[in-house]
Amino acid sequence: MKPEVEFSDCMCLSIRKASRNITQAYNEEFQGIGINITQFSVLAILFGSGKQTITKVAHHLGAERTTVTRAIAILEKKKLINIVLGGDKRERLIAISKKGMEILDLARPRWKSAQLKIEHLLANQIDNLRSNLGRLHHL
Amino acid sequence: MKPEVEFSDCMCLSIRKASRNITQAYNEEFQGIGINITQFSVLAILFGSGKQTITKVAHHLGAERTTVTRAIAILEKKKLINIVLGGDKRERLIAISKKGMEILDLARPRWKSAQLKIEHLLANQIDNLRSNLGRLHHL
DNA sequence: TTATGATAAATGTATATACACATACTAACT
DNA sequence: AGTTAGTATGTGTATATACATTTATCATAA
Repeated sequence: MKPEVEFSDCMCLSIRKASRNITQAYNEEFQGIGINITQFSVLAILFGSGKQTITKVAHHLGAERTTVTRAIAILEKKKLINIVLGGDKRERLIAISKKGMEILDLARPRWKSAQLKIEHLLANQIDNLRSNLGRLHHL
Repeated sequence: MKPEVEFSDCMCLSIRKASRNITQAYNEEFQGIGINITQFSVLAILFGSGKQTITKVAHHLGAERTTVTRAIAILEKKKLINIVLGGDKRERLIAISKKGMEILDLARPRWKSAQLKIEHLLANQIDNLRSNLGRLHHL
C-alpha cells in the first residue's frame, strides 16, 4: 500500500513547532540574565572565533545576513559588543565587549542547563536528531 | 571520558537553522501561488477541521494564540477566510472562503512536492526525526 | 586613470514570534 | 441582581526572519 502524504504529517509544521518550543526552553533559562538565546549565540561566536564581519557571523550562525545585522544593532544598544571599521571601509568588525564577556559568563551555565535538559530528554537519540537536522541543510 | 557540552553542539541553533531551511524550501515551492507555508497551514486546518475559533486554530498549529491572530488578519486581508461572530460574542469563528479553497487547491500539490523532497532527503530517517521532534514538545 | 563588476552592509517592507496588558463577554456563585 | 473568576480576543512592543533595493567601497581590466 502506497503511503499517502497527509498534511498532518507536514514536516515544516513539525520542525517549526519544535523550534519554537526549544527556543522558549532556552529563553526561560536565560530569564533575568538580560539576553536571549539569539544574542547568546552571537556572543558565543564572537568569543569563540574572535572579531569578525557581520557576514562571517551570519555564516557561523547559518542565518541570513540582514537578520544578523538587526541582532548586532540590539547587542550594540546593550553595549555587549564593540564595532570598529577595518582597513576595508565597507566592513564593520564586531567584537565582544567587556560587558559582553561578563554577561556571557553569566549565561554559559544557563545555556548548559537548557542544553542538558534537552540532551536528557532525547537521551540516546540526540546524535540521531542532530544528524537528521544536518541533512536538511541540503534543501 | 565525560562528554563535554560545547556551544557548537547547541541544539537550539541546530533546530532553528533547520527550521529556517525547511521553511524556505516550502516557500520556494509556493512561489507564484500567493500564499506561504504559514498561510497554507492555517487554510489546511480550516479545511480539515472546519469553522473554529482563533484559539482552536492556535492549538491545532501548536502556535501562540497572538501569532495566529496576526496570521488571521493577513488571510482576511487576502479574502481567503470568512469571519463570523458566534453565539458567544467573545468568539470570532474563522472559516476558509471560496477563494481560500481555490488557493488551497492550487497550493496542495506544491506542498506535497516540498514534503516529498524532504521525505526523499531523509529517506528511512523520517519517522525517526518526526518522533524526536515530538519529544521536544515536553519542554 | 577610469569604467565595471563584485562585495559589505544598511534600510524598507512584510511577516513570524512572544509576552504583557487591556477589553469584552460569559459563567458561576451569593 | 450583583460580584467575581474565567475565557476569547486584540493591541503594544520587542525581536526574528526574508527578500528587494540602495549605498559605499574595493578590485580589476581597459
